Amino acid sequence: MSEEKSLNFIEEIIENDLKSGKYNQILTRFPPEPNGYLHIGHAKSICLNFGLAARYNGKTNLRFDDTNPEKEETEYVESIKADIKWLGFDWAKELYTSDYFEQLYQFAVVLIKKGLAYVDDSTSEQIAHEKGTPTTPGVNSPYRNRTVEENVELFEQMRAGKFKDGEKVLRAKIDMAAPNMLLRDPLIYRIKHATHHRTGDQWCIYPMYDFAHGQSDSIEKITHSICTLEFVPHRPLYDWLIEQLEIFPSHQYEFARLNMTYTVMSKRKLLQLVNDKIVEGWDDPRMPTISGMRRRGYTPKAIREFSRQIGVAKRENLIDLSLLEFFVREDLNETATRRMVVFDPVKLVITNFEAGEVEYLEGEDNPEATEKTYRKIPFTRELYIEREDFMVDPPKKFFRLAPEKMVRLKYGYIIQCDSFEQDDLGNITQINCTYFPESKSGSGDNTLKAKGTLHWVSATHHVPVTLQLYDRLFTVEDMNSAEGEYKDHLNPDSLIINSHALAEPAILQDQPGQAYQFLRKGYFIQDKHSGANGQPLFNRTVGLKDSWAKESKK
RNA sequence: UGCCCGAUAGUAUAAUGGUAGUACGACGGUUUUUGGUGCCGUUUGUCUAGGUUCGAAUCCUGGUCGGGCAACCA
Repeated sequence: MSEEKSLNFIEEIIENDLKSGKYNQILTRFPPEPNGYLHIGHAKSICLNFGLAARYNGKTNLRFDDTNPEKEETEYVESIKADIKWLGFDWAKELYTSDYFEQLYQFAVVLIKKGLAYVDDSTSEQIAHEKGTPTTPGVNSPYRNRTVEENVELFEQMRAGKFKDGEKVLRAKIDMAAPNMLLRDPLIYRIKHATHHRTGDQWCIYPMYDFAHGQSDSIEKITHSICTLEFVPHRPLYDWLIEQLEIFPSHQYEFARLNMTYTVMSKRKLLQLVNDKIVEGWDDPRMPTISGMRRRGYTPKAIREFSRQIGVAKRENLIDLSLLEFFVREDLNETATRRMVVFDPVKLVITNFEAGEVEYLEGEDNPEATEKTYRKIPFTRELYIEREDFMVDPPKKFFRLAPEKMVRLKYGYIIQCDSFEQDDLGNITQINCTYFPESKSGSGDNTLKAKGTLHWVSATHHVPVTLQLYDRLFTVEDMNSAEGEYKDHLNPDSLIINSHALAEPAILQDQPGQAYQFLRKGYFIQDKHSGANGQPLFNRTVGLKDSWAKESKK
C-alpha cells in the first residue's frame, strides 16, 4: 500500500535510527501536567506517541509532569488515566516526575559542583530586568560568581527550608548574552512552600520544567521525546543539560499542535469556561475535552482515525471541525442502533386503519450490520410525524407529505394525504391519510411508489424524551486570532433543549451507553443526567448530513 | 529590528532532483424503504524573485508572509 510508504517526519527519524542501529527499540512518553483535563489536542499527541511505539514495536510511558504543586491535583491524574485508556492505549509504566525529585536534586548539585549553576538572591523583577529582551543582551547577576562551596551550601539550605518563597533561586550558568533567551542563565529550581499532591511537604524546592523534563526523559531512557513547537527554543537547553550532566542522551522532536475551528484548545481557556459556568463542567459535551467528547458520543475509533488523517508536521494548522465529525459519522454509521424519534410532533390519522388496533412492524436495528437484528414497532390509527415533513403548498423538490401526495412510513405502509386541519393561526393540527395495506414493507409489492420515507411514532405507544441538541461553542472559526474576549464569540445556540420529542418504545429496552441513530435526524447517546420530568435524556453527537437543508436554501 | 520555526487546492497532508497524489469540503451523477450510507465523476495547489541542473515543490541566495522566544508555568 502506498499509505505505508508515506511517513511523517518523526517516523522517518525513527526508521533511520532503527536502521542505523542507534536504537534497538524505541521508547516514547506521554507527559501531561495534571492540572486540567485532556483535550483533542492531547489526543493527537497520545495517538502519536502510543501509535509510534505500536508501529515500531516499542513502548510508551505515561509520565505526569508534576513539578508545580500549586496547580496540580489528583483528580486530574485520575481523569487523564481514564481518558487514555478510553482512547484505547496502554502505557508501559505509570511514572511521575515527582518520583525523581531526589535524583533531580542530585543532578543540580552536580551542576553546581561543575561551576555551572549558582544560587541567585535577586528578586524576580531584577532577574527579568537583567535578562534583557529578544533584541538586547542580558547582563550578569551580581550573584553569578559565588564560589562552588557557597552555592552548595546555599542550595542545601534552600532544600532545608531556610528561605521563604522567592527569596532565592538556582540558575544554570550559561550565557547572559545568548541570542536564545532560554540560555540566559535559566532558572532551574525555585522555592515553594506548598503541599505537593504526591510528595506532600517533603520538599519546598521544586525543579523548573527545563530541569525536570529532559532529565526525566533521560532517567527513563526515552529515545524520542516528542513535544509541541513552542518547545523548539528549549531544545538547546535540553541538550546542554544532558551533555553537562553526562546522562542518557534522549532527543527532543517537535510537531505542530492541533488547532480546530470554532473552539479553544488551551487548558487555561477551557478552565475559564468551566469556572465561569459557561459550560456544565470539563465533560460538558460542547467541550473539546476527551471526557466531553465521550459524553457527546464521539468514539475512540473516530478520534484515532481523525488523528491519523490530520497527520504530523511542523506548520501551524487549523483543522475543520467537520473533519472530526466525518470520522464520527463514519464510525457511528456502522455501529449505531437505529430508532425513530419525532422531534416536533404533528398528529397524523390513518382513517382506514381500525381504532384500537395495534400492528407490530419489524424494524432493522442497523441496515449496515452484517448480522441483522430487529425490534418491534407499534403501528396504530393515530401517529405522530415530524411537523417539517408536511407542507400545504410544497416546492417542486419536496419529497415529503403534502395534500394528495404519497409517502412511505418507514418500516410500514405507503400513505396518501387526503386532508388536513388547521387552527386559527394556520398551524397544522392534524393530517388525515389513507394507507395502502398491500404496500407493507417487505411484502414485495411495488405497484405503488413513494419518493420519500418518513419516520414516525404511534400516538398511543411512545416514550416522551428530552433531547440536548449541541452545536459548536463559538461562532468564530479561528479563535486564536479572534478579537476581544472569548465571551464575545460564544454561540448562543450551542445547546438547544427539546423536551417535547417522542421516541418509539424500544428505546426503553436498550442498554445504557448505546450509540443511536435517530432516523433522518442524527446520532445520539443517552446522557448521565435525566431530562424534563425525569424523561430519558439524549445528547446529539452529530447530525446526519442533510442535503435537503442545502437544497431548500437555494 | 536579535535568534528560532514554517510556507503545496477551501482545510489538512504526501511526493526525499524525474507524471504534483490522497483525505475532508464543494459541485454533478447514480443507488436507496433514512434527502443517511454506498458507488462514480468534476473542480481547485507548489508564497515570490533569481540561481544550480537535461530536469526543482524538493538544492542555493535574496525577499515576502505567518508563528514562537523577554513566567520563580508546562
